[in-house]
Amino acid sequence: MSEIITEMVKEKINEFIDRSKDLGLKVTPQRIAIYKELASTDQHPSTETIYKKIKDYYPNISLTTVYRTLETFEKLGLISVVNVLYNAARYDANLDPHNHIVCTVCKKVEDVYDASLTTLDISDKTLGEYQIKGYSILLNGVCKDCRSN
Amino acid sequence: MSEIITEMVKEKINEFIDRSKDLGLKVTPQRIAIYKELASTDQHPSTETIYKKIKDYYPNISLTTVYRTLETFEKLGLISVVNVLYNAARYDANLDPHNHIVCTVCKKVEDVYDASLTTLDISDKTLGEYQIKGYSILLNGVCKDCRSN
DNA sequence: TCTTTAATGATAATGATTACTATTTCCAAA
DNA sequence: TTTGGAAATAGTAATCATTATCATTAAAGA
Repeated sequence: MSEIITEMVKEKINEFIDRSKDLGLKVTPQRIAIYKELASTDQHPSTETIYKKIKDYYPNISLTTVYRTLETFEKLGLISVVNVLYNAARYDANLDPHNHIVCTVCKKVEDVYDASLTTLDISDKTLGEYQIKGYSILLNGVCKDCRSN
Repeated sequence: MSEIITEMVKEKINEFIDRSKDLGLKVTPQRIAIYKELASTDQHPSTETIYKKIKDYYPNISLTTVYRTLETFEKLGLISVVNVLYNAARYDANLDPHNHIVCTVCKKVEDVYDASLTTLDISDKTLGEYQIKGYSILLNGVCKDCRSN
């Protein structure tokens, strides 16, 4: 189950350490482990998944720490969240072609009608081995209300 | 708090009833209420939000019913989920410009590198009153593994 | 080494969702 | 119309993801 730490990952970890120092973040073994696990995979893991991997060689790390740390990293731009709207399912009865814009602060979602964004053609190469059903574009920014507060 | 039910919404509800019958779904007052609430808003509400609205005039509706019903509607294509990956936060240490493809069955997420999708330019009109930070495209389909099972 | 401040671990609390089951209701067929 | 049975609902318990709290520990600069 142990992974090969490639040169590329080592390099990313070093960059991470440098950036942490610049940002005034303390460099702890937990943080290094968490970053390392995330930098070593392209699986876009959940918090739980990262926690379980680290547990193998760092058995007394706390799940809370992993949650807290990933959130910290994300806020500082050291990593990113794949799914900004992970909190609760959000539904839409509007089946017309359209996209969405989400406010990263209040999580409000608004419709975006822009024909140039609903008619992209996706190359077969891009799809790989997937049988495509569609795509959705999620713009993100800060809404007027959240900027004025 | 009561909403004006526009002609358009009435029409959508009628279509919904017809499609339900076609699909062999029983048409219950709960289902009509749930569909109506969703068709009456562009706020992309959560299950809880829909539940609370209906409670005002249908006090003994069950939250469970709202959860179950939205899921049913979604599976049959009567409505859609804005955020397919609503289950748990998923992280990425890869900050290079790229997009993602998600398998709608197993929720696996893979990277998509396609320059034509990372260099879209979004018109100011599209952004409305948002201060844009970026966008992400989520392709969706069924992966090879899930197709063969 | 010392100090102080941020980070961690353990646990409890909360929030979202799903599982379970007895009861009810839709609706097709008599 | 009534009725039988499958499907849907309500209510509750259980589970899963996440956040809050707080006492203890450890990083890193003086």
